[in-house]
Amino acid sequence: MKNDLSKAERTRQFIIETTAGIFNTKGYAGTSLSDLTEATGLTKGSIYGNFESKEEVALACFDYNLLKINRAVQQRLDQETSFHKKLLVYVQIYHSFTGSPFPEGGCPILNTAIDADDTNNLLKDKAAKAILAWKKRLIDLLRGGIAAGEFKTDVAPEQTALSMIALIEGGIMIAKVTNDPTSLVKILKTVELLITQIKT
Amino acid sequence: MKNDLSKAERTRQFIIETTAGIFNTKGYAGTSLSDLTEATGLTKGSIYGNFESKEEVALACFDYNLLKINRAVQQRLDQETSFHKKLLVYVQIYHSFTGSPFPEGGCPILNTAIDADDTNNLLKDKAAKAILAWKKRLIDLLRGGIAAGEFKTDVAPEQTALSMIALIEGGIMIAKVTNDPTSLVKILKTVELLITQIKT
DNA sequence: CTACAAATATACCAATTAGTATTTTTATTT
DNA sequence: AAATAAAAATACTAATTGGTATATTTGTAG
Repeated sequence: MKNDLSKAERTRQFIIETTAGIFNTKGYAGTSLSDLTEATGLTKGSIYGNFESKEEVALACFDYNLLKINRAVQQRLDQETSFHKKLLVYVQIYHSFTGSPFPEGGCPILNTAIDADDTNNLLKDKAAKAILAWKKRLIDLLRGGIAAGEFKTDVAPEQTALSMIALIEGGIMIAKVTNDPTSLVKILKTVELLITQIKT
Repeated sequence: MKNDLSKAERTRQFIIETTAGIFNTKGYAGTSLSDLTEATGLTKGSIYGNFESKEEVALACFDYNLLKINRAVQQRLDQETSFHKKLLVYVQIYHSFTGSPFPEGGCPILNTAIDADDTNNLLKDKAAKAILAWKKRLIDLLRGGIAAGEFKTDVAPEQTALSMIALIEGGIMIAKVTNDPTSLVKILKTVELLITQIKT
């Protein structure tokens, strides 16, 4: 049963995996240590043996949630060759925000951004960096597409990238709070429109 | 010093006005009774004499926050005559989400939607109703504009309305978490584009 | 101005919070 | 298998949580 990871590293990972959805659902303030002990079956002693504080668990959980999504996106991006189709990957991935690769509670970037923006600076920073990295990836695809002659030269990459993110995240918020997934589908149609409009 | 409102009604209003920003900033779980007593200078006895529970205060605060925004929007809408310009009012109002008519913490619909969607059903319902009412107002304007010949007949009112809301709320989220108001400005340009594109 | 009611404050409650020091159990190495 | 190191459980803080019963103050009507 030898594993590469030490017992502590495995427990640490186990805690992250089993509580990532709780933080994403209930928020940082709304998640208590007893939520963590209940979900993991571990005691406070064990959790504090592997993490310095509740905050450190929350930060690790965000990283974990984000990584899962980014990996799924990257994998889908690698399958597409044209810049146009690569952009459409985002429409497809976010078509459903429940289930893999999303944790319980929906998009962790959105949840953390709202949950932490006036409360926890470390979490806020992580959410901000995730948004900026996403924006950068989109801008690179847009610039690539322009350079490749796929997209018009008068495209405003930053505005387009930001608008895509806003539509997707706003759409998730609307669909979730109104309990109506078709709202998101309609909003993603607008993202598609945006992408189609810039084609040469 | 006779006032139309009874002492209790005035105190109730005072509590709502002075704590509406706190709930909007820290969220429902993140706001404690001591936050309320500190901010108001009142004691728990006084607060619980005017409200049944912390939840009731939070619900009243949401109503208060929403009403202020809706009143400001309505006032601006009444000043415009064309459907096109009425739609643009939303772009103008949300150009800055800090300061009047917005409470501390930004847009209460967005904050409550994310904060409460897995935690507090009454708050979630209020946020959902706010979104749906907003959507309806936009759809009515779009349909009105189509009927008046201002907008093309092939416009999809629901998709357009939902996309406008998603862009605005997503834009607020991005601008706030990345601490960059220009992001919202760029995203609102896309809202303008959407509105311009449907003109006849 | 007095009496009464309404509003607010005080003093408390049990439960829960994040966190820690210590002991016990479990892995790992020799 | 024994010794040791690492991990986890136990038992405990002190502070804070939302909420309440009771006392006191304040407003108001006669």
